[in-house]
Amino acid sequence: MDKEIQDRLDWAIQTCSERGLRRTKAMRELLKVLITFQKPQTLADLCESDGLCNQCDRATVFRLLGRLVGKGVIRKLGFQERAAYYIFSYPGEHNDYLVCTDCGKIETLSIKCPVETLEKEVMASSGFSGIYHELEFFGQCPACL
Amino acid sequence: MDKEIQDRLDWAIQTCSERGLRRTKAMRELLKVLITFQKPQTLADLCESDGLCNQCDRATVFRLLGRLVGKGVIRKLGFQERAAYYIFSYPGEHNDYLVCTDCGKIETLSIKCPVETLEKEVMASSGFSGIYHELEFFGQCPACL
DNA sequence: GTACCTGCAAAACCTTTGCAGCATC
DNA sequence: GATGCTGCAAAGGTTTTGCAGGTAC
Repeated sequence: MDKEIQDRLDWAIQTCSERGLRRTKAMRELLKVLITFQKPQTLADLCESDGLCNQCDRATVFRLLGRLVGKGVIRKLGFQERAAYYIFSYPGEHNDYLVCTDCGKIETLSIKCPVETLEKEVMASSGFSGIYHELEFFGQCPACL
Repeated sequence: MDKEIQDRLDWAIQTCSERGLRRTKAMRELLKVLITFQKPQTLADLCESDGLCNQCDRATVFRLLGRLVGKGVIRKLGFQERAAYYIFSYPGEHNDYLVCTDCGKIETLSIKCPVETLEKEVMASSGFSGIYHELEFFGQCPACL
């Protein structure tokens, strides 16, 4: 195994252990898969990966993911609710959002978004077309502290 | 009704009509709700709002949302798959992503993210704590053009 | 030995589709 | 009048939970 991956795996397992989780087979396998694929993965992706395929139950992986998020070793991307979010889109208008990771409340930010120039660079270098971006800030709102 | 909201509603309905959609009651009500709440809304939020409550079937709103997204009048936020995405989180490391809106493929970007300073400002002005951010670029990948 | 974790199974949710009837153009 | 929309109902997927047994500490 790649040395960097091994180092990260060691760190992750050590951290989880220190924070009260048990060193189980499922934990080692799941972390290894997550560290190896440096891309966002769905529960289904993870369960069907070579590392976990037929090794761990989906419910186990699901609960383990929740625990790992709680210990700060992995991160769950996007809005908290598993529902799709829609917003009115007026030409030339762009908004960024501030979302509470506890209660899910969403605020619209009125800031000057510094990503516009970056957007052009990404479009040029990636070959993607029709590019737009989304920027969200997450944290605990005052009411949830 | 607020003049700005009325203007936007007129623009949206006009645009939808020009692009081939029919002016239905559901369309007017849904757009009005979306324009009034300037925040991301879930299908459930929309169906339960005062404007739509018991007025339109959930399936109707769902299909209408899809049509409006197709006409560019509203936007669906986040990853395309309705599943949760997880990623390994190494201290001090941050990644941004480039996502294809057609096939859903996700690439990890290695760019200098210009949002760090903004993050501090948002933290200071909002009262939120433990703030982090996510930045995603969306577009059509070369294979989907 | 105790407390936590895992598997299997089932429930809970949200999204998505089929179909017949109705409204818009 | 033709085509697109709507409602009702049911299907598809993903996420969540209950419980009994197994495992890490």
